Amino acid sequence: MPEILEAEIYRIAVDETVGRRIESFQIGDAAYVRDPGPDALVEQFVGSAVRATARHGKLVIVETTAGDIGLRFGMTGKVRVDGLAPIDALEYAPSTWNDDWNRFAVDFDTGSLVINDVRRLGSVEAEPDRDSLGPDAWGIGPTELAALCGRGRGAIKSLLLNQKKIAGLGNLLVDELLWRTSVAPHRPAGELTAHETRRIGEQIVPLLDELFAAGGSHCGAHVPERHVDGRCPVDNQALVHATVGGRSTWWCREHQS
DNA sequence: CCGGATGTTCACCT
DNA sequence: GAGGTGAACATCCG
Repeated sequence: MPEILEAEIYRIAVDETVGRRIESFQIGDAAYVRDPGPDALVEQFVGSAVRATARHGKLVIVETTAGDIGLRFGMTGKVRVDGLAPIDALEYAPSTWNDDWNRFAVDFDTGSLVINDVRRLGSVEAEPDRDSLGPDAWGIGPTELAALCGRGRGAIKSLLLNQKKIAGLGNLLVDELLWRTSVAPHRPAGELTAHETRRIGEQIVPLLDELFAAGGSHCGAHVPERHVDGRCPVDNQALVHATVGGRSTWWCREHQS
């Protein structure tokens, strides 16, 4: 479940490689290098140097002297830089690191970067298009959110998860956000009151700041209750479970409406 | 042993 | 175009 917070933790780890030169790639899974393919990637980037790192939503970008390399981690992607993993345990992924799942690696003049991904839902892409993503969630406020909601008839949860609208929020963060702001996930985005929209918009950045400091997307208050017989930490009512926006969703019928 | 659950992205349908 | 559905992925659990 790397969501925006885990992507940022990964980016900080990858930032250690700034200034290094790319000597070779170890491509354990050719399909993982989605866009140009392995050969073109080698052609473009071997010999280049890392200039900086960036992040847009869940996309981590390695900016080199030969262009950008985009890293996406799907839900079970982990990273190691120089053999060290910034996050050992990932929700919904095995806690062990099995080298069979090393999909992609970069060998630098000193050190290495390895992506390990059991389910292969992540990918590597040259020159990823940041413009196809919405604005980064870590800068969204009430004004931006209100504009996005518009008269949309889709569920507010779907909108918040839509990376083309807002980049970075994943299933756990969205459930936590709606739980905190007392809005039921299936409510049509365009039918929220101005007050509700503002409440959600105002809470996105504080939520991200808080959970980043706490350690990640799984550190929300209601996340541990996402199971049968789970109870709302606020009023102790049984949480409701259903599919909303195609995703497993847990909410409190008592205080989210 | 099999079906379901798990989160993200993308292709495809209405 | 907006919105919804399901496939792909691999593993674990009941």
